[in-house]
Amino acid sequence: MYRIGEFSRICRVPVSALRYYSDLGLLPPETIDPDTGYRYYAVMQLPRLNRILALKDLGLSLDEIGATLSDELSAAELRGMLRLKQAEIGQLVTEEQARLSRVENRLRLIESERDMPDHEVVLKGIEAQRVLSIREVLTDPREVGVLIGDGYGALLPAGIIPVGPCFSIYHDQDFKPTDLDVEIAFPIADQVDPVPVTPGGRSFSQRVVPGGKAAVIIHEGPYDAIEESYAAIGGWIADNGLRIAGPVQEAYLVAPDDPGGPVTEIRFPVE
Amino acid sequence: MYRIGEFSRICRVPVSALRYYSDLGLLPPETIDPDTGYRYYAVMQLPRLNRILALKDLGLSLDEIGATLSDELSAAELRGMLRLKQAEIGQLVTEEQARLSRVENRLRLIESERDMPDHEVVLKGIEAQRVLSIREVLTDPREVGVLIGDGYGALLPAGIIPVGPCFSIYHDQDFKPTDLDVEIAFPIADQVDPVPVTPGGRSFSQRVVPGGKAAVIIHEGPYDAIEESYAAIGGWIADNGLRIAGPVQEAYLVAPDDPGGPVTEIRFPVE
DNA sequence: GCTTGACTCTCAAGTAGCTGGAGACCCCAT
DNA sequence: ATGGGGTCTCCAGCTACTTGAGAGTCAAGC
Repeated sequence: MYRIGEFSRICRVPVSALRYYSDLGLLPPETIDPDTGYRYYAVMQLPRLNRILALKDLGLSLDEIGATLSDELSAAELRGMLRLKQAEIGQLVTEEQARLSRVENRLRLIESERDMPDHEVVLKGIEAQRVLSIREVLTDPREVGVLIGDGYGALLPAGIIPVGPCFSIYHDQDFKPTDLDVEIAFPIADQVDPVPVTPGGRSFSQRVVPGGKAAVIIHEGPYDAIEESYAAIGGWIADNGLRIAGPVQEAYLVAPDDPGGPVTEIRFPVE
Repeated sequence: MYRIGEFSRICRVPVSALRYYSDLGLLPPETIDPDTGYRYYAVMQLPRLNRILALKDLGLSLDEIGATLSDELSAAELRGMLRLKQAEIGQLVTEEQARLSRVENRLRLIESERDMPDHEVVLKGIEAQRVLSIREVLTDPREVGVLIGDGYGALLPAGIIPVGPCFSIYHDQDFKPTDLDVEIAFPIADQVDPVPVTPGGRSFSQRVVPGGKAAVIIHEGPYDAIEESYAAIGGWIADNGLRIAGPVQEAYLVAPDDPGGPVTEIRFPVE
């Protein structure tokens, strides 16, 4: 019978951890002196402790280990949990590898430019959004503003209030300065029936823009400088080994007639 | 100016997190209504928020991010921190990959044996230990017991009390049933001078057994069944892609004359 | 029997980055 | 005035422990 300190030296587990396991009932000491409260451990508790450590190493929580050890958990359930852990760890590994390459890219950036970039690219999860949208092929990108105005001109009088800033979706596979296939989308909360028609005579279609992961960047200022932000986000996506998984979106967070100038969020769905 | 809920929808960061950042001073709202306490955010705070998210993604803590954003941290310091993170994440990745393969091995084990192994192999960190030891080539492994008795017979009368269970180190490269080069080591707290001589006429040498990582298993019961434990630990080491990095140790946790039989810990230094 | 030093006990708080809930207050539309 | 949804503050909880305070225990030496 060993006191906790000796036992700790034998099993190389900190005293505090042994006390913690004892309190949780995971590894109760062989005896506890009822007068002094001293915990006494026997060498034969090492196999149980090692089982705890091994299961912990496999990624089980102490709760799960407790259930396993007290046979509340069948071998089949354990197997299922391990499968789950396997998937989790696999995902963790790929995520951490991606993070590692982001750190490496950032280090390269710092060393080459010795400065932080103006605006950051970040990866975000985007939920699917129900929208009312107008899709049209435009000869000039500046017509987007007209479309937006036309859209709001139909929705607001009809009592339909978008639940977020409107955004455009550029359906062309590659960038074109003319004849762009663009969709202007207004997020709405619930299905609308019937769909309105704009003052300009355009009709809305109603659909759900799918969610997923997207690389986003905030572009501040006039649209004629937007290519810089596109270059930044495009470089970031390439550097981080991601693949563009859908048409770009531009969300118009602040309108161009605002005194501070427009603010736009560029979103590239990626995977 | 947006209230916290709208801003949360725009930046896709939970309200609770925004409030947390606000409390930490990382991203104070543009204004706070002094009467109601309502937080009001401006779109132009998105770049700062995105910088926070980007740095967080690189593995910096919120404290470090705060220092970076308020320019208490130079670019050089930031670079140093990122280098550190790079190393940390790299190590994390290799560790998680190792853990993943341990989970996979365990799954294979469960599927083949449909049962838990009797005793677990675990990986532990071992500190270096100062020992007094006797090294000898034995014709029969059973002489180990004699050596141990001889060792204690010298130490205890000399007032030297080992600070842990004694253990043997098998210096032979490969297993031999005879002519084993074995060292019996008694852990001690402080340097001893002069080194004693055993009743059997053997002399101790004093040295430090190096620490490091080791795969360990508890073997319970008589020594003639110890090959099973060796097989288990050997298989585990091979399965987990580790390499044996030093001579095996056997720690005698409970002596063979104990009514419950002996308990031995087998330790393979690995890397 | 006393002292000393090492050890042990319990209980509470701290860690990181939030999340969730309770109870109160606010805003806006009817 | 009312109702429903949003917001506020504060507090607890999450994981697996670690650290520390303050008090009690053990064994050896005098």
